[in-house]
Amino acid sequence: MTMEMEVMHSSQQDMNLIDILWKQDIDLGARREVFDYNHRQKEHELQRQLELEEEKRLHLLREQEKALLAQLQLDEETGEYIPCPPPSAPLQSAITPLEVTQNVAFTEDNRDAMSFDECLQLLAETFPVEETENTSVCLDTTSVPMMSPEQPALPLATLSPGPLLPSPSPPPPPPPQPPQRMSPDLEQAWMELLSLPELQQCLNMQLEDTLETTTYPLPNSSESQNPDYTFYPMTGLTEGETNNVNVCSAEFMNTFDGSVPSLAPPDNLSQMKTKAPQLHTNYTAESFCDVFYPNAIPEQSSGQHGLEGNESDTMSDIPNKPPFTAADLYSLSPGEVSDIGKQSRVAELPDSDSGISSNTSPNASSPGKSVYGDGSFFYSDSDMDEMDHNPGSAESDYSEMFSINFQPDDYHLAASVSGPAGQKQQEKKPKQHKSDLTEESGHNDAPFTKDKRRKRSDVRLSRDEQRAKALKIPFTVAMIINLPVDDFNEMMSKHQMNEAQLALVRDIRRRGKNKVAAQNCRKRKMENIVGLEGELDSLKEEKERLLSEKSQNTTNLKEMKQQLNTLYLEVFSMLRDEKGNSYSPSDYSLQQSTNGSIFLVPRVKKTFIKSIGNHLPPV
DNA sequence: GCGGCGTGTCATAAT
DNA sequence: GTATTATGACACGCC
Repeated sequence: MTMEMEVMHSSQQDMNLIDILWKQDIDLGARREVFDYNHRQKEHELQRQLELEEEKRLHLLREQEKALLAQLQLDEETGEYIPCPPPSAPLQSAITPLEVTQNVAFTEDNRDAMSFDECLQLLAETFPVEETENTSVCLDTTSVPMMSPEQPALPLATLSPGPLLPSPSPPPPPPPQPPQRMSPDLEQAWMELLSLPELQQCLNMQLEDTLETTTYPLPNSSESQNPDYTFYPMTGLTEGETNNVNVCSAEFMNTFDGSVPSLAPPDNLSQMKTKAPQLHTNYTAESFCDVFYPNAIPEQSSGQHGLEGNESDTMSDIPNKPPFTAADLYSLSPGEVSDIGKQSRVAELPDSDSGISSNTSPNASSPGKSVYGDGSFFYSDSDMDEMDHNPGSAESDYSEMFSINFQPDDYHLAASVSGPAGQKQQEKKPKQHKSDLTEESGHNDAPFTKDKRRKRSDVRLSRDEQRAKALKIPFTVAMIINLPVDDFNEMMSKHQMNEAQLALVRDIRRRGKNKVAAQNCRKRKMENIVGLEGELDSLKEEKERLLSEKSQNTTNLKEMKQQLNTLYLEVFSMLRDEKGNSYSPSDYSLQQSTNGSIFLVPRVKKTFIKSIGNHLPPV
């Protein structure tokens, strides 16, 4: 009792002090509740209660995912998990569910899904303090249809606990909003989120986990039509490992570009803008994913845990992540929203439930390219090379695919520098994203900016990088290209690589060097052009100068001739013969001999006089 | 739709 | 003979 009294006494003193402080701060906008311990305690209890409920939901979803996984069977040939098909189910049957999913995502769930504001309000009520800030951002992401298969977790558990399985439950897409609503502030918020080093690491890890293969499934194979899982083999995944974060981040990265712009309510932009730095500091990748995909981790842990060795996931895995379909991804890609037909086609060829980024969506001026590239995405490296050697066939598509699936701008920096330096550069990636996306968002009416060209170059470079990652080349592309031949050979000798890897490394080095050579060549060509233009100008100037000099010389020559003629006549007029008569200029002329002597020569007798010239009298 | 421009890539010759 | 470099030509994307 004594202690309680002391506590109460001290609490009373605290409250008095708080009152004083509050009165001092009231003009600063501080509410009285801020200093109210009881109020905060209630909030804390409410928060804990809600957290417990959330955990229960997560547990339930884990169970659902396990049940879903149980319906999958491992394809020993491809190492992929595919849904247990009905005995007579044709290949196309594997595609159909995705289409259904896509349709559902665009129709039915739109009606039942929480609106963005509702979600935001719910989260704001649920997590009144810091979580509210973070989850508000999360809601932004979860409300994005392109987000990830885990997105529907929250609304799935809270709003539509009905038929969850086996039919894939599409995400509860928020009401489609025009891309114009995307603002630079929102992009900045996303950039802040993306600046999380853990996310960058996740992005790298997803690439490092790609399966080492020399051949890819056939492009038309439905099992391999999910290019995303070609590079998400989930090798060595164990439950709870960072690959959960990996997948999460990858999908997050993919959703970032395209999905966000169209969904961010302007109302929340300011909030996101101000909260983003907090996210940056408070959230690790795991917690980040936990918040963004409440049931994502369990799903990835249990659902894809068994996908070890899969070099490409299959359509069958799509139902595992029903809310996240390629159609969803494309649905919000700027400029592609209206092209539902192509989206459907993409859904048939699941581009990637993690790979498509809006970064390339606007860049993918030709969505058909992406669709077309789906096939090439699964070509073996040799096939890729063949395509490379067949310009116009599938090369560009192939590169486009890589650009779609692998944030080339980011990875370019990551791969160009290895080690901690590379990590540092990775941390800078969001800035590049930010600038790019800011520019893109700032030019919604003109989605194509000059950065696109730079992006294309990044895409191309990224292609080799991705191929290197796909074949698990233990070097960075920058190293492969830039190392001196001796160091390069030494490096190669230190690693045992198969033929495909060696060929790829050689090709990468050749292409990289040739690219630099081409750039230098063009640079030299331009310099030559500039130099020649300068030389042309100087030659023109010299020509003008010479013409002027010629004109001046001509004038001078005329003057000299005039003077000479005058002098000639003057001298001639002074000449007299023996009789004192003057010589006529028409009959005589003055000529100078080689020894300087001047002779008077009769014009008519010129030839004759020449013969007797020496006998003529000197003048 | 067409043309210009920038870029990557390939083929080939030169080094 | 091989690797590298230089360059013309082509394809592609973007404007």
